Amino acid sequence: MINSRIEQIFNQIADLMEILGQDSFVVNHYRKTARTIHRIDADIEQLAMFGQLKDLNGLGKASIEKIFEFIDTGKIQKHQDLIAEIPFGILDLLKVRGLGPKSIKLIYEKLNVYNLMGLKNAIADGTLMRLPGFGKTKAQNLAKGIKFIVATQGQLVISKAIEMSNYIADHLESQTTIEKIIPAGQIRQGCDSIDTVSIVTLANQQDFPKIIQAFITCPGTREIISQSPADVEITFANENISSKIIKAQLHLATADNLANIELINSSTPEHINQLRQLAKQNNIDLDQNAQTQQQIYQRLNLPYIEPSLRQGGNEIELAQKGKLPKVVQLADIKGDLHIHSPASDGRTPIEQLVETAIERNYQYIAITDHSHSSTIANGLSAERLLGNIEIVRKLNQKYPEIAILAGTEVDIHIDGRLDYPDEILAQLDFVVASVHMTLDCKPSQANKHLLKAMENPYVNCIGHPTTRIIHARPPLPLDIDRIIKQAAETGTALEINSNPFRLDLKASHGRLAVEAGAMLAINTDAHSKANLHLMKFGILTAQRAHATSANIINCQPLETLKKFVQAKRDRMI
DNA sequence: GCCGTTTTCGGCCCGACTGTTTTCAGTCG
Repeated sequence: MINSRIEQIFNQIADLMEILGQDSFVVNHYRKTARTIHRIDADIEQLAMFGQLKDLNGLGKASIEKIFEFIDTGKIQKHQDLIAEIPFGILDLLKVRGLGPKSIKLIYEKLNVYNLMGLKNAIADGTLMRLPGFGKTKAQNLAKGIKFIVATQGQLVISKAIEMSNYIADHLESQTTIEKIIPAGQIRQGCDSIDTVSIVTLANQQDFPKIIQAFITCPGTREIISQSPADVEITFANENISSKIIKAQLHLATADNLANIELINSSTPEHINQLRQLAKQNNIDLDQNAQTQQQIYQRLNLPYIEPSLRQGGNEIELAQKGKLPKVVQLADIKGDLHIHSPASDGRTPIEQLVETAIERNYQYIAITDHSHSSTIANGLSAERLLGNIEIVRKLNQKYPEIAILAGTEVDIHIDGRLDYPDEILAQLDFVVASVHMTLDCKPSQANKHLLKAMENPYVNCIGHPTTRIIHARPPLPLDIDRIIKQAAETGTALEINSNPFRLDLKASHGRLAVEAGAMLAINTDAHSKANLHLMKFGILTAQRAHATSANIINCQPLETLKKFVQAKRDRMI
């Protein structure tokens, strides 16, 4: 779906026009159009094909033309023209947290600051603070923002990395004869942040030069970092997937050495080093060709270790002791406990969400719309929530094959108070509680409100506990051990949010939770039926956390889930 | 740039909250 890219371009047109001081009503219009596109549940390309774009309120002739222009050419000329009109570094400034178009216009015009380096200097020499609206605190926050961006340069979230990988794979397939293309590396390991896209191909040796040629001439290739007869590394970018430049590797295998090449390129170097040491101790040649990866582990007297576990930690030691966890699989998931409907900011009608869940063989789902403090997400008042509970109860009669649970994603206020009174929460089947506001707070405060929320007998799960957005927003400064302890003691699940931009809890925190005996929930936080399929990313994170299905509340049958909810109420009321 | 007409151009602006600054930019989903 190209929806999100078009939405992004319209927003960027608005930002750039604002920086250039153009008509604010037109600027506003582009933002409004971006929001309209955001709310579309269908593939915008399909709508365009069937002439249905004009039916959307707010999309006029000029916007529709631009959408068609993008479908035809992959870009929008007005957007290109605006980018050409300003220094390129301005686009980086737009990514700095706490810095918007108005401020950028000001620092560009008054200080001639047009990139991250310029801003950094203006902060350091104090000139920034002489501008109206810029104090010491703001300067410090901006400095932090710059640091964060620099630290995450050249890194993609896994879904974007997969798009890059698929793009390159499609190109290779169209240009050459390849038997098999296998995404490897950090994607295969399920990392949440990826700096190198790694592809393994199976082909005949005589086709290698042609495949390498196709790889290094793939549209988007920037530079060749290294090249040998069977391995190439390049830098690569594709503006329509991400504005970032990343590394991409190609590893060519024949049928003889495929398993070995796959293994080496789907593990951390630390894991491979540990395997090499073990091989050396036992006088085994790790690089001797094998039929399968299983066979390589077998030679070392080890059970098969999945790529998601090959992190270079203690997985080999666990494997030797026969204590390798039987990590959770997608098929173990019995339901999704964090889903938004159009009652708040979801895009897919409840019935279609239910039908998609049935297609996924789920036994239950929870409809968890925002509470009223999330005004921008059209959060539900207590009255509207009660109405929605009724709707959900009735829907259960229509769909006897699945249990539709009435829930909420209730906001946690800065003092730990929840957005609904207990009498309302008591009527729900499942309650997710999440922080959405006051994200820049002190460590003591961040901990306190989560700890207090977990004390509430009706709160069953903490949604996206650290609130991080990968590469865009740092996590809350939590004492994660204390949070996990509280979760275990109160019978509250901690969410692994499957959205690839969140993956929150992250794997290392998830592993701490598993070790402490806290329950996890792998949810999608879906805002559309398509989002229900993000579950696979949460699964990868849970695998990296060494979680088994026993650690995951939504891998349990409905009766166990109900007992989990009831047990907390019995204990704490 | 779109809407809704006074059918040729005027009016439009997600909204509550925060933090920094002293009136408004940035943030949240």
